[in-house]
Amino acid sequence: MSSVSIKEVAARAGVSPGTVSNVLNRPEKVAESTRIRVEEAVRDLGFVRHGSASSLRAGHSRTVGLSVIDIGNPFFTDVAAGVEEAASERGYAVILGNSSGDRLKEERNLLVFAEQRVRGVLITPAGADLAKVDQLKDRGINVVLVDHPATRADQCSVAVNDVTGGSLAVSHLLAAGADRITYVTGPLTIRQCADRLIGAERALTAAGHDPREALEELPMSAMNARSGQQAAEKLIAEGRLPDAVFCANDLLALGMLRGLLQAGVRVPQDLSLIGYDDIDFASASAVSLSSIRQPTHRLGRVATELLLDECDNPDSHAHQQIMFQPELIVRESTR
Amino acid sequence: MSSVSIKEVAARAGVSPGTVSNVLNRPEKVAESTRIRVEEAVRDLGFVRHGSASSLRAGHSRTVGLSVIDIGNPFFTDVAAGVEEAASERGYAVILGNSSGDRLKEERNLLVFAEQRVRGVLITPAGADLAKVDQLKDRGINVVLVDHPATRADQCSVAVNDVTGGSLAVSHLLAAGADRITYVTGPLTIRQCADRLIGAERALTAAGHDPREALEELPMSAMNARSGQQAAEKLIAEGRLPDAVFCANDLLALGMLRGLLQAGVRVPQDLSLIGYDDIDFASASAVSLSSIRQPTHRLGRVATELLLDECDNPDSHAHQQIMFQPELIVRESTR
DNA sequence: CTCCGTGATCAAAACGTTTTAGGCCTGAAT
DNA sequence: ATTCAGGCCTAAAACGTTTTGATCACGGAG
Repeated sequence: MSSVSIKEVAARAGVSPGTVSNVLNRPEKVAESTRIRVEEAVRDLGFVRHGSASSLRAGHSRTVGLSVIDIGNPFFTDVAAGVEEAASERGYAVILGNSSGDRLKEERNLLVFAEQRVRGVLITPAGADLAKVDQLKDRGINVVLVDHPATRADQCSVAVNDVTGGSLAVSHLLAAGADRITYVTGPLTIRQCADRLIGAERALTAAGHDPREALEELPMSAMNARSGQQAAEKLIAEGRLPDAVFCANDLLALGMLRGLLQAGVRVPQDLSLIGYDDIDFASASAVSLSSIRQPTHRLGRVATELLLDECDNPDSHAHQQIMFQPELIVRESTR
Repeated sequence: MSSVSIKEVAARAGVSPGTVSNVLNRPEKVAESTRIRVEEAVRDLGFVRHGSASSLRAGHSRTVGLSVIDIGNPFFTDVAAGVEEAASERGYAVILGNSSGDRLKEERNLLVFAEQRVRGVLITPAGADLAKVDQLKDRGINVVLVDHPATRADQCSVAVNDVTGGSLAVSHLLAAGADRITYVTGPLTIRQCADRLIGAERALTAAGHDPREALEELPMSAMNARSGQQAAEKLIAEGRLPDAVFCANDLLALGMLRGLLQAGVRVPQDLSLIGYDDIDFASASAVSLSSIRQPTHRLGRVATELLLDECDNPDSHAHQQIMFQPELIVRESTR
């Protein structure tokens, strides 16, 4: 209740409200003696700036919106942690929206962001359709795409090369002696899944294999551990185990691993297994999981820095489409 | 840039700004014909309410602050997902703060929340000292404690009974035939760790054992998989393996499991193992992990509902200290 | 025919800050 | 002496809503 306003601070320090505002926002503009007096008043009264009033008048807030597809997935959690860290360092607050892969929910998130007049939006789009995102852009709200390459030149994006990642994984499996590989994936409408497939095919071709023969796709509807185990059961039931399995993410791979071990299939002796994302649990599973590591935390951090640079230096800002490279992590499951 | 204000909407609909505001906030107060006219204008102009202006005048915003200890821990992620879900259903935005267990960072989060004039705060306190929280309360910002019992009667809290959880785990281990049990935990200054220990001791006493003999504590500095593995290595190196191990969370347990299996210790034949939290990965590990399940998602959801009820119905609201009960989940690691 | 109640709308004030244009000094340059 | 510049500060307007009290038109009751 006891909301102390800038006026009361001004009164106690014997200056005008404008001067208090100056102390708060450009302290160098005000004489040292009065600055100290004002700062004391602020402390004594326990004044905290009213963000709404501030952003109403100033025309922009100190918040950014973050919309992710699934906050329960460690990949996105790490991204979110990076965002929160970078934003908080600069005094920005993060408004979190979880779309659960639902376009409608994503749209609602963007509306909330618009109402809050966020300074900018970070988004991992839930689909390939970026119309809503363009709309934000036209409204003057800066947007940085996360884990999705930008479609327009006047926009920043931060992503990891999934084609390279797919190649790394499959090249490694080939080097380990595999001939027949199964790619366990989510829906191929998901860009990441599709790109990793392309990379896989390229690696096969480069090694002199025919992808149509050497690679089998096994798409599951979800990308969690349960689906991975179901995929394992299916492979085993049909009696056509490949030499190696490449899973589109680590959750699938962990489920696959469990399904295989339960059926008595030894990893890696009978079958090599590699995942994607290198989540923490990949190294903690009984047979530690080879995987493709992505700089997740960094993804969130760099995206945030790009966004805030765009907001603070609209003139000097150069739009960038950053593409990180993934990294192969070899562990027991492919040895 | 194209910021459409309520005035322009009013002009186009041929009414006063006040009427537009009424259409937005209490549509029942305005005649149907004009309401429709205004709604059309809103749609045509693409008007979105300016949240800052709104909350400046109305005195409260439509945001809640959420400060968690470690957004990377699946436990907190689930809680956050529950919060986001419940808040978003009611049109509230969630401002996320990650304290990383750091008191200073937590304090900074609370300051940001105060600046944003959030409607209320949900917090899993990073320590036992709730002074800063009380301070918020005195400022008129409602607070609900998450996973921490309230210390004052005029405050809501939502937690899970950790004493019961500790008892459940240890009773189960005893029933499985264990005599000597090791409790692998984080720092015992963490309330959750300490409470689970109390529960463990109670279960032992109730079964006629002397806790000082039957139970050994092994506190680690961190509560992640790495620490769990280190704990396993320590037990093995010292050559004093117990009959059963109770880990204070699943991350520790997964690391422990890996360390044991690598050393050739069979689970559960040689040693029973139980974790805490029942994170998704507990069931996906090679030897699926028995655990104590907590209603995490629900924790976040109920906390949010409590908070928003307190905000919207300050008079009729009854403060509640809700204590959920945990649940024993038996899997392979204790069979 | 007047009075009053009711429902719908409006005009204007208020919320707490930032920003703009200017005012008042002091001291230096003319 | 006068002017000028620069440093410091102030008064007041503005941001886009919500809310309050007032106004107005319309019927129905007296």
